[in-house]
Amino acid sequence: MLQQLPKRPFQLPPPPLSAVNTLTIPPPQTDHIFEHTKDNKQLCDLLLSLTRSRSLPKGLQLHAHFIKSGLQSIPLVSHHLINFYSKTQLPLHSLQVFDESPHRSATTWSSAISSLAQNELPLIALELFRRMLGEGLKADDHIYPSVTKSIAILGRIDAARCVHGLVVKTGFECGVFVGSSAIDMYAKCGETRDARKLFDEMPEKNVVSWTGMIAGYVLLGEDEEALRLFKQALVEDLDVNDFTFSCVVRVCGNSTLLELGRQIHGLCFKTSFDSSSFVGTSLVSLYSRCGIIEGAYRVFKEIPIKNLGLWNAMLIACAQHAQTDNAFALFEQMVSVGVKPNFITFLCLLYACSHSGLVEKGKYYFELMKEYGIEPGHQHYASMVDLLGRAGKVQDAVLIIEKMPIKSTESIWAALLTGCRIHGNTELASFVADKISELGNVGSGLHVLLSNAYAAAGRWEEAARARKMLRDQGIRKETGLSWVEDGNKVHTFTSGDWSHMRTKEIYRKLEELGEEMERAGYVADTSYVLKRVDGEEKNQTIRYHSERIAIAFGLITFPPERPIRVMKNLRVCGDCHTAIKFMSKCSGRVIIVRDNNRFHRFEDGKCSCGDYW
DNA sequence: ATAGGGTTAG
Repeated sequence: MLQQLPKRPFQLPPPPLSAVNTLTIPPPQTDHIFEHTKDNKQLCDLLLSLTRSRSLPKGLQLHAHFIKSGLQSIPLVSHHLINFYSKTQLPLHSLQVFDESPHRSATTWSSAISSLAQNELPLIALELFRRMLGEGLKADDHIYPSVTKSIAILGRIDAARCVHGLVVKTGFECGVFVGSSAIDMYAKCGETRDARKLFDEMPEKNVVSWTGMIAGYVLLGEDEEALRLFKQALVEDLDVNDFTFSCVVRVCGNSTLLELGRQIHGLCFKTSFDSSSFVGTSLVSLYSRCGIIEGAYRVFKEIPIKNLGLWNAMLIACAQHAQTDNAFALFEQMVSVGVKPNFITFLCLLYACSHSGLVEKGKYYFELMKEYGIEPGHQHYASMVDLLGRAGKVQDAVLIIEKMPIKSTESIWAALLTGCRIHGNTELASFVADKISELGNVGSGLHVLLSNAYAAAGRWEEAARARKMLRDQGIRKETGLSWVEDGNKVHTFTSGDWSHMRTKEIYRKLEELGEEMERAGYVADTSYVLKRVDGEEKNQTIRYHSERIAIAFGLITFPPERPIRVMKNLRVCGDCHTAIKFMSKCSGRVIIVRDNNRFHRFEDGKCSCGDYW
């Protein structure tokens, strides 16, 4: 491990001293009831209970009393005061108590560093840590977790290795506390391999170590490793907790592994972790992402104490499934039970409006944000531009961009271009594209949109140039994939895929259904193919888009009453959308397609999105 | 005394 350390120790930027200087001192008045209590121990106990109940006003009064009576200089008292301000989220007060305390014990240092780390002031925490080492003091296994947490917040791998080296030198690396927090630190710095090495080397591990490792894998998208480790924990009959479940259910949600997710839901039920709001949040998201909105509602209703995240997850679920009115009702409900909405809540609402074309409602929520003291971020502006653009009010969208106080981002431009594309506003699209091109430094996602915008306007040279830039950056347009789950197996298809075992049957089904669809009035619309290809070729490309193959597979595999759930990584093209409506009508099946941002539930020739997507 | 928390966008 030591060899991996960087040659030079990392340098930290100075802490924001200005923040330290603006400290507010505890109020001058003490409560007279403290005067009657002579016993220091009793006062300390009182402070402890105030810490537990986070009663800030009383604590401030008690602090003032300690100052007045000169008790603050007792190490135990200052230690408790530092902890009190840590829990009441006033880390700079902690720091001040620390600075004023004349006799500092190891616990004084430790609690001060912890307070800063817990309250998101990692740089000041690390500065204090450095001061401590500078004074010749030795760090111990109580201090390291706070130090590693600070580095985890910063995500600095160089600092992580440096501190790890220090830990190794002092011989604390194998302890459960230091080890577990170092695992978390490495994962947050993007290094699961270092984390795993540490994990494997620990002689003793607990729930936090295991969960930390699993969560690390999830964080960095190494889903299979996460599931493998989780399985190992189950096989070895080790402790798992709500956080562990929340992590693995999230993995299932990310990859829409419905069957596995259901099994794990069963385990949550057995261990009664299913009533945890964190697990509930992951479960709601799982069922929603797998197209089962009813399941999401069921889980949501069963959670006794609903936190903000759970409400948000349910709101997103409603938005994704075009249950807009439910989303609005949920919002009213959450406000009425006293849950304070945050910026994500409003993103969900705007997202819901955008999916139903509710411009006025969207404007209303956009304004409402400010009443809750939330400044709209670039995501909210992107959402508004998306909403207006989709609803055909592209000019209003441009106005929003011109008037907003922040710099436009890629997502905002992308939303505008999408609006232009949907409404065939090729002129504005190519104008916007020029503007974006001038800005330079365009990300991969935008190049695709730029190229499409130019192509739609017939500006083939610019379109080609945008494509070339994509290639030069080594980025290729994401391959369109569709997948269907059958039991514990996932079948994935690309466009024109011939690799599946049952390919022949699949294409026979497509041919057969195609004829029936044409008799029912389906006409292929090839205008969605932007590449310059011949008519017949266009027709072929579009007929075998991956989602159609996946649906055909579902048709020949699943029993008639079972809805066919298809997941897709890209947007459904207009022609496929029409085609799938006919497919649902001609086959009498329910077909649910999740594209890259929402759900389409096709039934009897109609789609739940109401053709607005 | 000390370690871990989700959700959204083209």
